[in-house]
Amino acid sequence: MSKATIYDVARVANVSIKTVSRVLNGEPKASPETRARVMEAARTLNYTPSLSARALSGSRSFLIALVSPGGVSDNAMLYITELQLGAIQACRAGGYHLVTEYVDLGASDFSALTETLVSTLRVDGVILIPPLCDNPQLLSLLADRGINCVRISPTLDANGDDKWGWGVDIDNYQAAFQMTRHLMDQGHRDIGFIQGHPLHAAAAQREAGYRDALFDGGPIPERLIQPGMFTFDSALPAARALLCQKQRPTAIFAANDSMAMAVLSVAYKMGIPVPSALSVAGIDDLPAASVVCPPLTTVRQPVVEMGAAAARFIINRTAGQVGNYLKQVFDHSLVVRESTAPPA
Amino acid sequence: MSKATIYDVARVANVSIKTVSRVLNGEPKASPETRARVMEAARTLNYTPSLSARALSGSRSFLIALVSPGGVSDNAMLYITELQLGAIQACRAGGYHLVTEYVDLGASDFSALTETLVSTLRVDGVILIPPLCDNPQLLSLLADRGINCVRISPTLDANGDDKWGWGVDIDNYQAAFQMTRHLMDQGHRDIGFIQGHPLHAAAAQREAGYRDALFDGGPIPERLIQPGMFTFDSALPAARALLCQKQRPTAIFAANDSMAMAVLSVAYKMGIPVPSALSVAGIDDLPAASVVCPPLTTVRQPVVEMGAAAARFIINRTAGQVGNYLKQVFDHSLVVRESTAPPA
DNA sequence: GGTCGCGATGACAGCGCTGTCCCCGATGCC
DNA sequence: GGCATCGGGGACAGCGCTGTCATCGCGACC
Repeated sequence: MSKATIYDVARVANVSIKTVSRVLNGEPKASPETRARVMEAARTLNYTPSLSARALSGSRSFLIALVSPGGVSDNAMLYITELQLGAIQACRAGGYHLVTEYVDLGASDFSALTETLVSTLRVDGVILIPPLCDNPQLLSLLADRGINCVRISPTLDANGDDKWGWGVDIDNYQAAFQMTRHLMDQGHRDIGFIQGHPLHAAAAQREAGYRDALFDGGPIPERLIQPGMFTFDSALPAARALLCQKQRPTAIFAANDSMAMAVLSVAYKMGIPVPSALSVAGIDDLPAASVVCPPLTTVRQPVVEMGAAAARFIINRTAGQVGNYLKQVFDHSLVVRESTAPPA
Repeated sequence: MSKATIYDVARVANVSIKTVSRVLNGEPKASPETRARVMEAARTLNYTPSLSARALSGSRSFLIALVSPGGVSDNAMLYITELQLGAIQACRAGGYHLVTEYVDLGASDFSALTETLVSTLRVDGVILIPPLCDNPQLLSLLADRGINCVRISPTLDANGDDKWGWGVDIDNYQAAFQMTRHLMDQGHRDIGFIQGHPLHAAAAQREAGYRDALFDGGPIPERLIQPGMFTFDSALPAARALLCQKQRPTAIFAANDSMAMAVLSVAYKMGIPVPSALSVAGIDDLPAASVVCPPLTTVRQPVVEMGAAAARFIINRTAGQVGNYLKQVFDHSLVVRESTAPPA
């Protein structure tokens, strides 16, 4: 049992190795009895097919690559872990395996990465995490080699198409809209907003949701809107700008949790109590969101499920299902914690 | 250039494929000129060897598995991301690749995992993250199959040996000792302690460091020491117990950051200002540690470097270097932030 | 001068699977 | 009855490498 091969299974089941292969791959041509015999033999022998052999002779490698951006030391990127968890689960269910690679955004050695993915690993697909999933250079290299790409929270082109692959996301517009309305329902009218990274599609969508909820298309007091980059540090000045105004907003909605935490931090330093004098909200539901003081009201994304869907897409696609190129939108949910309350 | 094989390289360099193989693997027998010719050919062809083929015919798979515990939704486990980053870097440098797997601790399907690792993937080594790295069942399954294991922050046996593989860690005793002394240097004498998970070796070592620093082996007021499990939630009651005492400690040192954040949270709810009325310290320097209010004084572990060392160990070992079985201890550093200050 | 030793290289046989092609017997249909 | 069809299953050739062993010069050594 140290290392059973397909030959062993074939011998025990008294069939040819090709038949074993067929049964194990769920190919049609095999009678139920033969199938049962083979399965039984495989089970008693504790047989597990060799990935390398399968990859070498077949057209699938049973490998999916998860490519994360390197050099991103921000807290926010930690949702990679959850994404990965979901992807691993889906891989396991499909007999696949997840290999993680990463690229330094600075040293854009994309062609080496691509070569590795295509020639060395021969992966069946790639899951791209922002901001990698919006890098046209990488995307086109991958597309040239005919690799299935799944983009997490991707930027789509003008008409909403995703010509680079398939994507998973939440409805960022709705998420922001609902959060803003939540704040308004509590009685807030003076709601500040901290923007996300200008190149990230989600940032614009979230801002649009905020604007539409609060102003319903009407004119906007721009003093309420401050720039940010999705990182904690980038939101510090924005929070200060908002909180030092003579007419201070009663609530601040940051385009993500990292920045909302920055608001919390600035308010703390300025001696502004949250939520009694200031409500704070974010989006993402980072692990840290429930742990800061006070716990952050935010929007949860089903990140694990999104990771799983990404992997499943690749698996199904490689197995023959030729899904169309589009995007799957997942449900989000408002998580109301203690950082928001009606204004005094 | 869509997919150059070793045959192409051999043809261009005008040598046999075996020679190409030798050069690319850095084997000794090849003249400098031949070597140069082959390298040149490989470069112009953009050749990358096929992992599957190498694994199938050779004895190495160039794959390292990182096995994380599933079902661990705690914040603290996020340092997996950093560990992984380091491991990936080391893998890349050595031509290896990292595949991530995970196990549910509940459904201990360790034999299936092992079978996958050994037969399907044929990995050259496995990196185990706590608490997996202390699971004797998994450890012995892996050992039976002769797999190289590297354990992160492992529990060693009585005489300090690691019979299950190699390990990387920091000096937990010293880390806790130094942190306690830091608090004492600030004038604290009444320092509470929240223990870590009783089955985790690091927990005991940290407690010992604390005890020795504070009491120097003398008798200990047990009211100062409260149980915890390394998780945020587990530390909530401990923090309350500590802070509700009539003679409240002026500082609380939690055995890790997640629990220190719980202390912060309880203090916040009780209206105890940190650090003016209470100093709080932890260990780990989680990404969130610098972002909570106030930023947490803690001990940083070189996690990325530890992950890299783990991967390197496996790579070197597979390449023939037969290092002994022991543990590599990394330097930690005190990170003093705003959660600690002299008592009022 | 013969031959041993050694560095440099090639021939060749797989590794454990999958893809392709082929065979065999049982039906179905005219 | 003759022939196309179809389900079930085997033979065989690789996939792209590495291990093993053989080969070939060419100085060294007796």
